[in-house]
Amino acid sequence: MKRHLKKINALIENFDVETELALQSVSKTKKYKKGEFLLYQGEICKSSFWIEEGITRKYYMNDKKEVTTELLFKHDLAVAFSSYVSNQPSLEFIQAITDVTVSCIDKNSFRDIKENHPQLIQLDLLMTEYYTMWLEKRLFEFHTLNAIERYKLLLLEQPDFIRHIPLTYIASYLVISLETLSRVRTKI
Amino acid sequence: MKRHLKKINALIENFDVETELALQSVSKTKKYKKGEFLLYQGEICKSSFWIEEGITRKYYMNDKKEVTTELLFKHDLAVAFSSYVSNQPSLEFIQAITDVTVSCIDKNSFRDIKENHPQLIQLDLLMTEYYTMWLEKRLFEFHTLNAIERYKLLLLEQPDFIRHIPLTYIASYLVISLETLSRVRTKI
DNA sequence: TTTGGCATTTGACTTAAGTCAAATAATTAG
DNA sequence: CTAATTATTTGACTTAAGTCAAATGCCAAA
Repeated sequence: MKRHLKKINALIENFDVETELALQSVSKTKKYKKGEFLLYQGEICKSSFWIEEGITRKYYMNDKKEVTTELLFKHDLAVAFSSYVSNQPSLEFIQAITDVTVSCIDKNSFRDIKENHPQLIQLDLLMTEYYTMWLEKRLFEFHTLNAIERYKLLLLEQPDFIRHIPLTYIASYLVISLETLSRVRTKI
Repeated sequence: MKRHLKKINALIENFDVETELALQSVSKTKKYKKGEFLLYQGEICKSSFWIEEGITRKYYMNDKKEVTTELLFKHDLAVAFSSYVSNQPSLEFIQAITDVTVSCIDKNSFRDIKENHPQLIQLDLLMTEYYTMWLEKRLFEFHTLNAIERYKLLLLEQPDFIRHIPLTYIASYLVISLETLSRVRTKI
């Protein structure tokens, strides 16, 4: 997966000037305060958000409880994928958990400029592939690791998460209760 | 997601003759007996399998237990996605659970013919998007539904699964023990 | 520096689902 | 058709993680 990320970065760095400009022409910088929403549940996701600064999360409500599906940092792309692709209302919220600056890329405009910029078609496919592999990995981990192991793996692979994100969100990302997370942390 | 499947079918039905021929030129029909493997864990997945007839499953081993990740029927595409995309050894087996006929599409050849057949680029993206949405849905269901609810949903959405697939595989697809599945079934 | 509001931890108890073992039922091969 | 396998069910017990409630710690604003 690291290899795949490198491919994506290489592609972006080698963008033609016109591709770069086209992309800028459909992006606009937006800022959100901590706690504000980039996308609400029920809304159709009509743009993707390239994080320039800060942290966001995707989550949905189950009963009264939140499940955090993704935590996104600088240079990650925040999208409610299924909603974006299928034009259906999103099950997920996208929320700023710190003050955030994003490049907001309009979906339809992006589709249009892809026509004349094959590198963007490439980018689209590579990013979708990356997200898909990440989903496969996440699903795999839920089915092979228990609470302690999932937390340990997170510590190992995403040490910045624990440094910058409140435990409530960490717990809901690992899909364990806050109390269990607290107990897990004493056992590491 | 149904809408997306229709898009895929529409695209395939409207393939240019040359695209159709190019695709055939990189495909070859293969047959597998019940129980045989289309792909072994540890192998790199270098082709995708379009199911023409029969049923296959993808699964991996966890401790001594199998987790079935996908059940594939006629006109589904069987691929070990992460392995296929990243050229890494597959964690998953792909196995025929009935006698099976597939169109085996060589990955590198497919990549090559995409160059001259934009419809195949389209197809590639659409199918990846579909699989990604399916993964999101599956992950969502594991985190919001308990064993009974997951089984009921399967009955509703995939009644053919229960008709054609041994309960061992159904259980391992729902990621519950065979005993729990048996108990769930008395409670429907 | 105090207070009110979060964030985190700890304790006691519950529960969904797993495990292990044994009993039936259903297929398949001879 | 009958034996032998294989698939499914049932029972008794265990366990990981959840729930609810209370205690403690930690800031941040007045």
